[in-house]
Amino acid sequence: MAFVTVSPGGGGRVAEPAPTIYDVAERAGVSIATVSRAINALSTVRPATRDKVFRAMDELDFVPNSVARGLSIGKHGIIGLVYVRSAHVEGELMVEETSLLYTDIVIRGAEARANDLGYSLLLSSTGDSHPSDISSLLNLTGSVDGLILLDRVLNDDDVAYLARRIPVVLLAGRGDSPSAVTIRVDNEQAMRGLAEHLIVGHGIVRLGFVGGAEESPDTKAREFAFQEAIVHLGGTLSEVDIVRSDWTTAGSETMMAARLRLDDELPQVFACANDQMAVGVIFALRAAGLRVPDDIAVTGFDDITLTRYFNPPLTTIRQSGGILGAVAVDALIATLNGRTPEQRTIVMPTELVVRGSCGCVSDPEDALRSLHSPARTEVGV
Amino acid sequence: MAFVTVSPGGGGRVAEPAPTIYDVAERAGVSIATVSRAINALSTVRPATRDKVFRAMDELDFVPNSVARGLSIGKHGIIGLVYVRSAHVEGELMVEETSLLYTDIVIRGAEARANDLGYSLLLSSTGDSHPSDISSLLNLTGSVDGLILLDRVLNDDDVAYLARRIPVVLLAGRGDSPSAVTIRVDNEQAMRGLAEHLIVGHGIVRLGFVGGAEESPDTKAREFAFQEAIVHLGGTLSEVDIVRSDWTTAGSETMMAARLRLDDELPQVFACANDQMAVGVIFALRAAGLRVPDDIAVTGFDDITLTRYFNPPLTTIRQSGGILGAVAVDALIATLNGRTPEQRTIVMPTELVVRGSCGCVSDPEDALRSLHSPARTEVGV
DNA sequence: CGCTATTTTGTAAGCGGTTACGAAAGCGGT
DNA sequence: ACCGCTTTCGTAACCGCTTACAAAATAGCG
Repeated sequence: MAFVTVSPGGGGRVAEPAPTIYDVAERAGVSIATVSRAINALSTVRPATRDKVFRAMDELDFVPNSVARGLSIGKHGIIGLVYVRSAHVEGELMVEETSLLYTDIVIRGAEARANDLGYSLLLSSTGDSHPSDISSLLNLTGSVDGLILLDRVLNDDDVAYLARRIPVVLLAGRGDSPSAVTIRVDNEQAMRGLAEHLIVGHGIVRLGFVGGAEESPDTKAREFAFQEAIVHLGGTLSEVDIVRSDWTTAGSETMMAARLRLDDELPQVFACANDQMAVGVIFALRAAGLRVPDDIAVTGFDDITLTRYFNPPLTTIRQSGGILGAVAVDALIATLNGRTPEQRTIVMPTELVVRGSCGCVSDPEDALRSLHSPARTEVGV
Repeated sequence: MAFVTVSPGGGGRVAEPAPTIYDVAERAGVSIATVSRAINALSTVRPATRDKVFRAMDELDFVPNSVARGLSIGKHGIIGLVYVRSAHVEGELMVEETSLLYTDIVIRGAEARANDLGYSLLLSSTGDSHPSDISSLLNLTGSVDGLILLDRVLNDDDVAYLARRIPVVLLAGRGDSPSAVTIRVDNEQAMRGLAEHLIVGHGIVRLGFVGGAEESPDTKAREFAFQEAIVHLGGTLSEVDIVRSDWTTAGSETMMAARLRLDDELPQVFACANDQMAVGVIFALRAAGLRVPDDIAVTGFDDITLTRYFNPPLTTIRQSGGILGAVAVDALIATLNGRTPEQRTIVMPTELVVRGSCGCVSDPEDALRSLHSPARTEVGV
């Protein structure tokens, strides 16, 4: 990275040392204990001295050092959020994934909520290559009050180990972890509803599925639930129609192209485990001369904003990543405050939103209209 | 938020107190100073005692407390990234923006780079409502080694004030801040190149512009540069064709609809300050019965992955948010190490990528093909 | 005004590390 | 075995703040 060239030597203005509580105490003519009490409005401080302290404080532009405070009281007001950053192969080399993903929404939601509650979010990512690097997580235990683990960051044993050290909340995990509270979305309800819509509503019998990163609990859960619902409803999902991708548009486009090269008969629909992949799938299908949804339907998952504007508008399953993140923060902070969440695993609802890509709304005019009227939704059984 | 119901009372397993350096010292039969030295491989420690220490360490599952270490040496290995989270008005009420935005890419790039360099990223957002809340930022100074400020977080004076306390890097700022290093993208080159392509290449004479959040330096810079390039090339950009939106698809759709209600003649193109807005604009245009690009062209900015797959594929300006974030981290860390970046403001290049929405590639087959061959690009003058 | 009961404030010991300084141990050479 | 030098290790102070405990100041009351 040659963008930042630096000149050595300690040029530049040195940051002047921040005033400490000692400076304030001296200037106000009181002891540091009194200053501390004044700041925290804890013990009673006589109004007169409190004023002296405050005056000294803003004469010095004093701002208390939160780390020192954290060390002393054992709380830092910081919660850590750990995710795995995916990379995908492009040509010869690994390329860090740079497209916008659902993870980002979750992070944003978590951050906003944490912020509102007076906490900060410390981000930490694990490379795709070495997922279970627990030692690096242990390093965080000193600086954060609790940890939110996204998706498949750690295996059960490691989670258990970690949870003995520090409160942990699992996000989008497999669910039902014995050692930590889990927040996840209702993949079962979602896929069941979707399968029903496709099989009962559209009369489709042969279905396909496109999954995200293979180790992801969400991928597994969605595939499994879909499969189950399908057999229950009398449809089929054959192995050749289960395509495994990596959550990205480019990835699923490639994978779908590979699937198309096989000469097995195609299913009537491909349900994708997220919206970005659905887009890639649609493109691969089109490139092969198929029309969506006329020849084959495609559905997504997440309901990210942009795919609503797609052509055809994407039929998908809405979940709110922002809320998911916020709830995780809530659960974690509740735990920090000694109140344990009542359920060990919290399941967030989803909502099927039917648009054009499954064949429901084929008229473009309609599609346009459906954007502005409340989405036509069906809640799973 | 009723999702997390908690039961009071201190149930749940209490996290066992983490072992400290004292525990290790005792178990190894040495002093804490020796343990510390062994850990940091600083002063020479005799191999035999080093082994004793290490053995004690992993018998106890000891992991050094980074906060205590930070307090002692005055470095924390954490850099703060501050952004403003936008909200937009929807019906009656403010709604937290939940669509994926360029900011997310920047954050992810910064985090990845920081992580690679052994740092963590502390996220902190400022509500849209009170942008310049410097006191909350000052609170961070104790816990982070440096700060990256995104976009329009602070005004010049506050930045100067903050920079006296702690190293600061500005991202996508106005540029040329006297008090901090600035990393920004070359909006001038980008808009100049775009204007040239539209005016010279397409023979367009009447142009329009759709901006993001009004206070954003990026919005201002892009509008100004576009304007300037246009007059220089003999085109026109009238006030009525400058639409001010909020970076979001929904927002720009609304704003464009409002513009369409005016009966002023429309320009031949709307250049948007980001891709998401371009999508909204295209929809508003279509809803009014106009065809894009045949009746009117639309272009974006950023080149986010998804709009490549749009119909028509979006002509846009590529910039890499990930690299931007990474460079900011590099610059900040360089500063922390006493090496000052040579330039006070680092300008990242952009690249015009021509696709269908400006009318260059109208054949859908071509569009498809252009996805897979290297994008046809033009670098601005 | 003197004496206790109550507030308000100061002193000092942590929180978990790092590090300057000096003491102890190890070394080679006689 | 002893000396002087180097290496290794321990003692204690410090980073900036909180807080238990005790001392000082104030208030209340006869």
